[in-house]
Amino acid sequence: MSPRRSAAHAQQTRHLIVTAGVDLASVEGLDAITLGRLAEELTMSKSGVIGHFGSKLDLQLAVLNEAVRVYRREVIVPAAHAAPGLARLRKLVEAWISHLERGVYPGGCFFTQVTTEYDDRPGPVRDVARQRTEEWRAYLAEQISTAVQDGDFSADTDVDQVIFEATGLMLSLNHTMQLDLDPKAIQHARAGFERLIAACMR
Amino acid sequence: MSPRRSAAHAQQTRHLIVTAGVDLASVEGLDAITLGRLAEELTMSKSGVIGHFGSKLDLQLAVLNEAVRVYRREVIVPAAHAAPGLARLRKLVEAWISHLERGVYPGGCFFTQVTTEYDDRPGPVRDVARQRTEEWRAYLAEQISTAVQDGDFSADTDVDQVIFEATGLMLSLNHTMQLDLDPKAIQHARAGFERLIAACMR
DNA sequence: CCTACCGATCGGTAGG
DNA sequence: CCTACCGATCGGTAGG
Repeated sequence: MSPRRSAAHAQQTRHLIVTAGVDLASVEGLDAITLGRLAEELTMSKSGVIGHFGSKLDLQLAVLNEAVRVYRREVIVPAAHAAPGLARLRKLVEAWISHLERGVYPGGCFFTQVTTEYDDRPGPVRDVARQRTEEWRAYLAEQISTAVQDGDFSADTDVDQVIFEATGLMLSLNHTMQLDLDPKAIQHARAGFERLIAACMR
Repeated sequence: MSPRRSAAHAQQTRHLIVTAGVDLASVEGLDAITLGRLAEELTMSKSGVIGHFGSKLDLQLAVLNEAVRVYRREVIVPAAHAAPGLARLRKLVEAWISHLERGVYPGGCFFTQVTTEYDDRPGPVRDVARQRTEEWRAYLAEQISTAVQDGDFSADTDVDQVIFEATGLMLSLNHTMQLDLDPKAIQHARAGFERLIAACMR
């Protein structure tokens, strides 16, 4: 039980808490995270949970940051080997659809859940969620702009329009899957992206 | 203070509670509705609030039903005078965009908020929200099918694909407005619908 | 990491 | 519609 091992163990415990928080928040929202529920799930005390963070807000922010880390690993990284521009855009779309299909977050798209929950609640959670969303949009914009520069997309492509519609296809897929509204949702999403990309190419 | 007047007054109070609940739920979700908050806002006692409903669940369902009534008044009715088919579809889209612009619900699209909140929580709230969503989709499907029968839309129009993409445009508009991501969101939504409808016409 | 505890708030009830 | 109350749970702290 050297100090080094204790510190490592503490960090491991912290990671267990944060990971459980991501799963819980993706299903019921960041507000549904309570010290008591996490403590019970991890068979530890409430003070053992909160001790790693200081306050519930800091716990919520740690959960949000962990969700971002998962998103990078599951959506950004798998597409990173593709060349910037149209190729990477296609890979990002596929990785995004795949992360929903694979149930990376048990409650569907984590950021839809949290941004919908906090879009009208000013504070650090809203600020961070909004900032991460902007970064994702900027990353998509980069790929689209590069596709225009490469001549893959038409020179008069409206980048913001493409982002708006692509976001809609992602939101609709999550919404339709979460509510079990249409078993063909995945096909509709793919068809929508194909049409959107095809429209940019001519 | 005849019984008749008392009953009318009670109904009026009940309506005040439910209306306050719709506003609160559109912003913070149906779960954020608490007897204490509504009681304080309406300067009455908690028991005075719950007395009209019996349980919090019944209050939540009453709030959800009132939100549906508002939706009918603000989106369905304004488009009902248009002929079924393409004309009514256009009016529904305009009325939907308009209800967001006018801030009919202070927290944006009420049903996005509640379906996102409850899509993973089995129970009456999820069931009712899902059922109302299905009804809305069926109503859209009617207009699209009629447009096909009228010859306004191509015979090979995929009705479910159109609903999927139209839902995406609505979700994206709400999302983008709620997070102040792009001041041109309304234009993007209109352009998206124009493109979607144009694609069905040829 | 724990136990033991704090004040606040939750949904709901009793009795009027 | 009210006051007065119930047990449960909330976030958080003290002290170890």
